[in-house]
Amino acid sequence: MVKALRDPASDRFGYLLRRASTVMMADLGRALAAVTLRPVEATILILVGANPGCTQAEVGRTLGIRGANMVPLIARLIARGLLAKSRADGRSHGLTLTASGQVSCARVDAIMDAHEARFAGLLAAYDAPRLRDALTAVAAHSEGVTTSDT
Amino acid sequence: MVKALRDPASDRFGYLLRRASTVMMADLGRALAAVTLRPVEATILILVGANPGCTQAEVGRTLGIRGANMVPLIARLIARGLLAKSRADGRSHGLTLTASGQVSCARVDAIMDAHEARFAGLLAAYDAPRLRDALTAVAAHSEGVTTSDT
DNA sequence: TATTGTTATACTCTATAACTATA
DNA sequence: TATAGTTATAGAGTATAACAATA
Repeated sequence: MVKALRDPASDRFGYLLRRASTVMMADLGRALAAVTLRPVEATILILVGANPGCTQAEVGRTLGIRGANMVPLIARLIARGLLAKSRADGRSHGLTLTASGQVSCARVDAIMDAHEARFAGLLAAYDAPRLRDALTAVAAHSEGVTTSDT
Repeated sequence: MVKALRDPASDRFGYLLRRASTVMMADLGRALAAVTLRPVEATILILVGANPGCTQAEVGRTLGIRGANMVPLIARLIARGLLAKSRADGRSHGLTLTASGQVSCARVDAIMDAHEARFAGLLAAYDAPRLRDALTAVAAHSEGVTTSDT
């Protein structure tokens, strides 16, 4: 028999955000297993696809990933033949999707559409557009609240 | 000069959830540094405070933390004198807050209130109760979507 | 046979520090 | 001096496998 505890944290907005995020990321992770990509890798493909020639530093800034952590991420996508680097600047490289990368990118896009659709039903009852606005506001609040970063 | 990339992921609900969650968890983490506790540890204190005598397996199930990962978590809180174990079952132990743990728990509660208040302004414009309901629905959706767990 | 608690382990994610080359 | 890319490394968080004691 499983006893259910009283959970005061379930009233907390931050806690709910984290739990909801975990559930959706887990679902996306399972869906992306079909193309052997993790959520971060899939997001990078989408981003490079939408911004051909962008640098890996730009990708990192957009997704909130440090330069040091971008290195193995990009290296792996290049090793798998999905991404290509071309000298841009002497110190920076322009990133583009390979032909194979474009195929993967299209598949990722379809997988993400299906993923979002699985949750759309839940959100329809709660004014999805306003929900999106609220989350965007919270996500954008980082600068205002952050004290450690420079 | 910083170039801004077009970010198709910013339209995705799951992506927004993850970013918003990261922002709030970072803020909570900074706030909890005042009591030298991480968000997980603080949540465990709150949970044990609300459910005196509960077992560590029950805490783990409630918070979605595996038994193997609960061990060092609980051990650390006991080592710091915030939590106490008392034999309950022969194989399970009842968890309770120590006097010191109760003090920390009260401080954690105040810190979390202030943390939520910092974001309340953003959420007030978006019907906070409905937002809470929507996130609860998504978080509770885990069973319906999950295929790997048993 | 199932559950609690535990040990050991491994992988991912994220973070800092320090370095090279270039602007 | 600042930025791009890199290397090495360390700390969380989370996952599995396997085990002992108990129900």
